[in-house]
Amino acid sequence: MGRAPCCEKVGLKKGRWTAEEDEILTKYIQANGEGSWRSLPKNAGLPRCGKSCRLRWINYLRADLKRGNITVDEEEIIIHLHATLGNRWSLIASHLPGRTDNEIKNYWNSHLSRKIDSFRRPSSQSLPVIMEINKDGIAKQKGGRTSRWAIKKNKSNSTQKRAGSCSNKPMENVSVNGVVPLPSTLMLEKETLFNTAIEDRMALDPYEEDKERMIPVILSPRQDTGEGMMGSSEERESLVLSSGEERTIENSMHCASGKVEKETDILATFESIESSGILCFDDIMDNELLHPNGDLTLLSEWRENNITVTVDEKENSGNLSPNKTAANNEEIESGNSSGDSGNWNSSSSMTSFDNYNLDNLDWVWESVVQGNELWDDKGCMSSWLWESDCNGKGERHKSEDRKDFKSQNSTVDWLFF
DNA sequence: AAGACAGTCAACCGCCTTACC
DNA sequence: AGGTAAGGCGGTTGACTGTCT
Repeated sequence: MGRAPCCEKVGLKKGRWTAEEDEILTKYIQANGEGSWRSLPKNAGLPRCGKSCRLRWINYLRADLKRGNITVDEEEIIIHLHATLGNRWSLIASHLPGRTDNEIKNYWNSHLSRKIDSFRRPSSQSLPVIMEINKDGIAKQKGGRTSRWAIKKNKSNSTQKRAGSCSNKPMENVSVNGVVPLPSTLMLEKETLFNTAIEDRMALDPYEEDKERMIPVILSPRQDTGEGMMGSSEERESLVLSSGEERTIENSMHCASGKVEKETDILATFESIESSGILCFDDIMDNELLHPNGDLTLLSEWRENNITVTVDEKENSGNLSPNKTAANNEEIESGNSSGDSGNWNSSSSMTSFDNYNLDNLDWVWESVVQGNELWDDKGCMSSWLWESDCNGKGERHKSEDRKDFKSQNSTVDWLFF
């Protein structure tokens, strides 16, 4: 038993709006104002559903709509807001005056998600790419059409500059076709992002010593048991590392499911685990932080307490692991790393929550990337975001491998936030 | 030249929330 | 408090159309 339809569907016109309909709707709203969408079609003499009228007005006819292409600045904002808010398009749109949620949603799905996915996936993990290499060694796009904004751009006299944005054309070295779209839902997105991140991390690390430091990380207990974080002795089961070393979970992973899982699935490097605690992926995505003493801290509280996420470039291997800030280094060194309300930080090389005012989303983007320019001087997303196995000239330099690895992981870290 | 392919985006659909009675 | 209407939101669809073979 579903909801009653918003209006009588019989005899109503569907599909594209004509100029005449637009004019009728515009004139009616100008005369009578917005609202009463259900009665509007009847009053205005439009054979349309009220919802359709509302949508047409909001997304297309409103006078305060910003015409023209999404600018580079707007694109940055969208990327960042989406990283924080997910697919809450209306919320994102509210930070972009003149832009509609539909517009942003479409832009994301057709432009940005591909970008994000492209640099999220290492070249070695790319899905089949429907790109062909011509005789000159240049990748050719198999099909597709020029975007409408590109057409509009040519047609219009808009003075709005899209300074060098490459959002509408395939990026160099990036697969355009054959890229899996982002999942629709947040949960799926989380899952895919995480799985991909793990795959990336495993695939990217070229160093055996790093592999040897890998140990399992176990999923949050809240998923299956709903119980609190582990802490009781019976929950502290031991596990055997790849290296043969045995560790108790309490010494390694604090987001355990209460049971030791197979030494598979989720990996983190040992360095991060030897620090005072670990951020569970699930916890991060649920806006909670897991303290080593087993306490969960809501991200909101965490912000309120002015807790800082700082950069640990030295130790950074791209892990989502909390280290202490400099203020708490002494405690770490002295082994007193639990039971306090000290600061947490991510060992991401680029995540600095100092620079995020999550309440009003006042981003300081430059600080987010910290030395890694996200946009190059042409307005294109910089290659470090997606290039992992070559220097951009088709060569691979051993000395740059680790840097590439870090960059990839940094990107993954950024995506998590 | 025609058909296939693939990207874009306007519009629709259904669910959820809020307001009102 | 409960029911209904209206608005809002996010996911999905499909028409349109450029490019390629």
